[in-house]
Amino acid sequence: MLTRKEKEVMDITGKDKICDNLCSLTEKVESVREKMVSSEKLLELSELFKVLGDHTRIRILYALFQSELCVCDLSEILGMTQSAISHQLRVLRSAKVVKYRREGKKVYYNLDDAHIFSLLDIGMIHVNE
Amino acid sequence: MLTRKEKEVMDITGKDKICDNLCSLTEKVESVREKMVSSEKLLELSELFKVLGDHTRIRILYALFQSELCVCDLSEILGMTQSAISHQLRVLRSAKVVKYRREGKKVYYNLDDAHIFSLLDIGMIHVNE
DNA sequence: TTAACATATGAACATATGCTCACACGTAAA
DNA sequence: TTTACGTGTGAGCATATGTTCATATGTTAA
Repeated sequence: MLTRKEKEVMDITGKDKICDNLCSLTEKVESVREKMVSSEKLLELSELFKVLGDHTRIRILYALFQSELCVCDLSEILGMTQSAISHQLRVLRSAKVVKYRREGKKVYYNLDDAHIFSLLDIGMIHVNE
Repeated sequence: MLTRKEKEVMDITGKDKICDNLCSLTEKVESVREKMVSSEKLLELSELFKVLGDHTRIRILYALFQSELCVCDLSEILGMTQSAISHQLRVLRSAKVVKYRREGKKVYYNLDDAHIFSLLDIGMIHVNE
């Protein structure tokens, strides 16, 4: 895409391309464009990673990786207020990253499925290199 | 962790715990706390996911999944300015998610390693359910 | 060297995000 | 029903983030 200034320059010079390789390699660019997953799907994917991309939420998930826990436990383990934890659990719930069950006054949380485990594992491997 | 108000209440009432289960299940909480990965490692992990957690960057990565591309190609494929793409590529470079090579005036980008492919794959599976 | 091209980057701006505070909601025991 | 407990949530604030604009840097050809 062109900036406003670039467009003005192109209007003046009469050029119709951004950079030289677009002439010879339009096929390559077109090929990639065709094989691109829909922007909506990629938006969903980025939303998933965005949910995982927070220190507090990752710590919550790693704690839940060890054991089912209630909000109060998580508050104690992470050393954060119940409110802060609860707000983040809401984000994790909305993204279907955790599931929960009520037992009396308490609400116990778990990781939602095996994919979450895999993502955490592979991510950790990458980080540890 | 306790809010300021909760602490005041506890000072007045003489309580020393947040919620009842902390008495009987301190072992559980302690066990999870011990097995928690270091907060620094989890911070690194969250930084990685944060980098993946943006629509523009995910689209860049999916384009690079198809083929090695220069900044100009990416600009054309995503329909965004060269500047915006370049700024995001810097983020991806810093996080070691992409690598690059210069060829004349152009700089070609690639995904850094197989882990990135795996993360994108598994994430996509989760999203598609 | 000069000109043109491809890319990188700093500043500024608007928007998004995470935590705190205060309080509402839901449950169970008195 | 009233009370206490555990959890959920809206508003407000400070900080973080993504894009644009203008310009700098690096490379090649004339």
